[in-house]
Amino acid sequence: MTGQKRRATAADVAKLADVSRSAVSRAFTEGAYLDADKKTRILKAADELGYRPNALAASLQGAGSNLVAIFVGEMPNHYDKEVATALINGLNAAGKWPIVVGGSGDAAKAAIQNVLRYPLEAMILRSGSLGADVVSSCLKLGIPVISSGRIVDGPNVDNICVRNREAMAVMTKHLIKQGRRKFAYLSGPDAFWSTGERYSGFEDSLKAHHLEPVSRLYGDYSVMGGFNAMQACTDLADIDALVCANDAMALGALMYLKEKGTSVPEEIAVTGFDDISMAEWPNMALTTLRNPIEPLVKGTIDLLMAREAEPDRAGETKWLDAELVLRSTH
Amino acid sequence: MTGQKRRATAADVAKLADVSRSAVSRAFTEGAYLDADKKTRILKAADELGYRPNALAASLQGAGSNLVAIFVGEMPNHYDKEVATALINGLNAAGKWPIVVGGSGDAAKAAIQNVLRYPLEAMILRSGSLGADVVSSCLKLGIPVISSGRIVDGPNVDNICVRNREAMAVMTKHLIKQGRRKFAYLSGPDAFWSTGERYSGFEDSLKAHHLEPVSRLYGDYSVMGGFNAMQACTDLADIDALVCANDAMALGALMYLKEKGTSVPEEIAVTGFDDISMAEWPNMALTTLRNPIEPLVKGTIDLLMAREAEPDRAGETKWLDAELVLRSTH
DNA sequence: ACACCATCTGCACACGTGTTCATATACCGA
DNA sequence: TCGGTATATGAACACGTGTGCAGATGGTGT
Repeated sequence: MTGQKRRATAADVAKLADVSRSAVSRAFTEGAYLDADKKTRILKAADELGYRPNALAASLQGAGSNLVAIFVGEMPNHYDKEVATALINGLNAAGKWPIVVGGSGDAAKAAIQNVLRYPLEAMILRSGSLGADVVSSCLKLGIPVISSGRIVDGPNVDNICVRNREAMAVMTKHLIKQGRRKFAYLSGPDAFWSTGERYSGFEDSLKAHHLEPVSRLYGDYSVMGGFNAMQACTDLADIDALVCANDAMALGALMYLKEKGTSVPEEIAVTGFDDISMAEWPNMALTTLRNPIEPLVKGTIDLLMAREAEPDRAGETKWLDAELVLRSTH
Repeated sequence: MTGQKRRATAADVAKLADVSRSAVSRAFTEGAYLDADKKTRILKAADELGYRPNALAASLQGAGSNLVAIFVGEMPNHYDKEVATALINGLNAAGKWPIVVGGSGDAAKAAIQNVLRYPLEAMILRSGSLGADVVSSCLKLGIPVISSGRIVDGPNVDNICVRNREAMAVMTKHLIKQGRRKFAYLSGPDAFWSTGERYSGFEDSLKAHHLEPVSRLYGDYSVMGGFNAMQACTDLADIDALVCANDAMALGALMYLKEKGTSVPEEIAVTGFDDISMAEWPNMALTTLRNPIEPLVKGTIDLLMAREAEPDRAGETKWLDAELVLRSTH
C-alpha cells in the first residue's frame, strides 16, 4: 500500500526541516548565505527523503542543463564503438551527460529531431551520413554542433578530425621505402567522407614516387567485407602490398590470405587504419595507423568547453595526427 | 553581430503567428481543439523560428520525460559494447532517450548520483560491480530499476538475465557426448556475479556424469587474459576440452593453442560464451553459446513499458535461453 | 424560437527550481 | 550611540509548458 512514489521536492524538505523553501535551495547552492546549523538540518532531512534538486526545473531557471547529445550512427565497426565508449566516459568525467542516439536514415533524422526538444548544450556528430539539415536545425535552436571525424561547414560549427591524407601518405612511403612497388588499395564505400581522403593520400603518395596503384578494391569497412573483397580479387599474384582503408577490412584480408596460404608479410604486406584492439592480437599483429582516441576525446571536450565559455566564437577545426604502428604485417 | 542565439519559445511563435500562446501549445498537442487554418499558420511560424516545445518544461508540467539512464560500467568486452549499442537503438526506436553513464568505482557512483537529478523514467543497470545503495537511491526517488545480466533483489526491481547455469550444462553435456572426458575450465574473476553461475553449471554437469574437472584456470574475461592463462597452464597435455566463461578468453586461448601448434579441435576442444561478432570470423569459427542480444533488448524494453503502465507491479524476472552455436572448435 | 451540443479560444494556474529584493539581525569600529 | 558591513531570511518572480475552466460561437434537432 505504498502507492505511487512521488519524487520529493524542495517544499517537502522545507516542511520536514521546518524552514523556508528558499533555504532548501540555498543549502544546495555553493556559497549562498545560510546558517550552518540550519544547513545541516536541511541536508539531513533531504537525505531522509532521498531528495535531490530536479535538474530539469533548475535548467529551466537558468542553470546549465549539462545535457549533450551524441549521434553515433550505426556503429558497425569496432572503432566506432571504442570511440563512443571513450567519449561517453570523457563527457561523464567533465560533468556532461550524453543522450546517445544511433541508427541511420529517416529514423535517425526523426530521432534527432526528437532529442532536439531537450535543451542541449551541444550536439556531437559521429557519423558521415548525416545531412546539413540536422546542422541547420541545431543552429536554429542555438545548439552548438561539434563534428567528429568529418569536416562539416557551417557558421560556428567546430570540427575535430584526423589527418587522413597525411597518415596514408606516411604509410605508403614507409612501404615504398621498404621496397614494395606493386600496390593494391582496399577502399571503403564512396558514401563516406573519409574514403576519398584516405585514398587520395595513398594515390598521391604513389604518384610522387612515379608509381601507379595496381588496383583499387572495394569493401564496406567490415571484416567480412575485407575477406570477401580479397576472395574476389583476381590479380593477387601481381601485388606485394595491400593498403586497407581501415583495420577491420585489413583483418578480414589477413584472414583470407592466411587461409589461402599466402605468407604475410613476405609475399604481401597488409596494413590497416585505426588501431582497434584486435589489431594487436597475437595472431594478427597488424601494422597500422593509430587513429588516436584519447586526443580525439580530449579535443572534443576542449571544443565543448571553449564554446560554452564563448558561444559566439568562430568555428574551430582541430587536426589530429595518426601514428604509424609497426607490427608484423609489413 | 548575431549575438547569443536564444531558443524560440511558444510565446515567440504566438506573437509571430498572431495567436495566443495556448494555441501554439495546442498546435503541438494531438487531438486538441484547434482551427485548421490557425494550426497551419502556427506550424509555419514555428518552422520559421525553428521552434519546438522544450521537453524539460513539458515534463515539469506532467508529460513524461522520456529520459532513461543506462549504466554500462567499463565495457571492457566486445559483448558489453554490442549490448549497449543494441540497447541504445532499441530505446531510440521506442521513443526513449538514454543518458549513458560509464566507469567504475567511486567515480561511477558519483556520476549516477548526478544523473539522478534528472527526472528519469528508469535506471537500467548493465554491470555487476554496482552496490545496493544505487538501487535504494533510485527507489527513494521513485525511479524504477531494471537490472540486466545480474539478479538484483529489491522491491519492484525488474530483472532480465540469461540462464547461465543451464547454458553451461548444455555445452558441457554436448562435449561429454562427443567423447571428451578431461575438462579444464577458464573462469572469470570471482567478483562478477555470472562467474559462479557459469562455473557451477559446468561443474554440476560434470558431476552428473561422474566426472571431475582437471583444473580451473582464471582470466579477466579479456582476450589477452585468456591467452596468458593458457600460457601459464602447466597441465595442457592432460586436457581434451577447454570450456571458457566467455568468448573473449576463448579466442585468446585459441590463439595461444594455434601459436603453440596444438590442433583444435582434434587435441583440445575450445568453447566460449556470448557469441560476439569475432567468434564467427573465418579463422576463429568458435563453438559457443549465444547470449542473445535481440531478446535481451526486447525484454528490457518490455519490462520498461510494463512498469510505466503499472508502476506498482511486483518486480518481474525474465529468463533468456542461450543457444548452442556449433562451429569448428569442438 | 429554444435548447443542446460540438467546436473553438484565451485566461490562469501549476510544475520545481534559482535568485533578486527588501528586510532583519549581529558584529565591529569610531 | 551611531553608521557601516557582513550575514541571514522569506516572499516573490521568472523560466516554458500543458491543461482546466469558463465563456463564446455556430450548427442542429425539436
